[in-house]
Amino acid sequence: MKIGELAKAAHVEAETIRYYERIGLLPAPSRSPNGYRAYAGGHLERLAFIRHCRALDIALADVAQLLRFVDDPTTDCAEVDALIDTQLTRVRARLDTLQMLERQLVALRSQCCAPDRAAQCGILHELEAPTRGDVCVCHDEHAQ
Amino acid sequence: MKIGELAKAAHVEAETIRYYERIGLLPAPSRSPNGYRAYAGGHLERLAFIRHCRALDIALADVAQLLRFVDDPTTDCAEVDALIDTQLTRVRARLDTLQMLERQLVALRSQCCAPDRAAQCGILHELEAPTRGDVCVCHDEHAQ
DNA sequence: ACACACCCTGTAGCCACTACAGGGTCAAGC
DNA sequence: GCTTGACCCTGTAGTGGCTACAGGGTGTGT
Repeated sequence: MKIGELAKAAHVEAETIRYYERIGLLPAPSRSPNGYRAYAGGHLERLAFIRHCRALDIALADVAQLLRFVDDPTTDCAEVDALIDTQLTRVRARLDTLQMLERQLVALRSQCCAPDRAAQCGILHELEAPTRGDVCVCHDEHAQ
Repeated sequence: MKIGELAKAAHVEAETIRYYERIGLLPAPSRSPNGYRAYAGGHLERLAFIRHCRALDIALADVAQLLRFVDDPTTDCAEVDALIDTQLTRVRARLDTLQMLERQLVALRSQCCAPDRAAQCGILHELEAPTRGDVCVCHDEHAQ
């Protein structure tokens, strides 16, 4: 399998595959006489695993950790569990932040009283608010 | 005002201020005889505006655009409105993705049947699933 | 013989910072 | 007067996870 074929099979860019090889996540394949990378089935498996983790937004360093568990199945699986838990915590924290953000943006958008001059624009006015020490749409709900 | 004082007033690192100056977001201040940056009130205002936008996760390029509107108040304010709308759309898209992600991670975590060997770990098994072409916890709800 | 798609390596760019290294300046305390 | 420590300066490199070249080579079809 050439790199382009592997790329298509795994729905990844060929350059991403070379990148994974460079950082040691994907083992270097053997080469055809012409110097082209020649991949075997194991590479597709491993690449699919990596992409699956990435779809879950798991960092490449953590993916590397998971791959070590896969490679050495005698390891304690509690670490895998902990890694997923950490990831879940991270995702939930980000969710909270984004939900706050959404509320703030909605509030901000409602400020535009539709004049056509930026000078009177409620949004810019609101964005400038903290500047003048005023109470502002965002900052009263901005916990963090 | 020295850079450290401005940094404290705006709750920013001094290095971030120098960075904003380097990329042209914050005008270069005058200098004291010893070469230290000497900031005036206007700088604090502008920096607060920037940080306020960043708290809303608005990209620096968009912040620069907003600052141009502030600097030239005769501009049409509809562009400001559009920028906030785009931002809101982006945030909502990210929210959707993250909510999907959370569900997937919760499903994944429930797979660990608590043996102590990675070889039997339900999580690793599940992460390997797409590899074997099996149906997997994630991919049936994984729209995109 | 040529076009075109693919492959190779190596390097630089993206974003928004952050973290040095290696120096200079200043005020307080001994 | 000398040291200590906090601050300031510039310039460069690193982060993550790719992406995008530049400048070459290879393979296939017409």
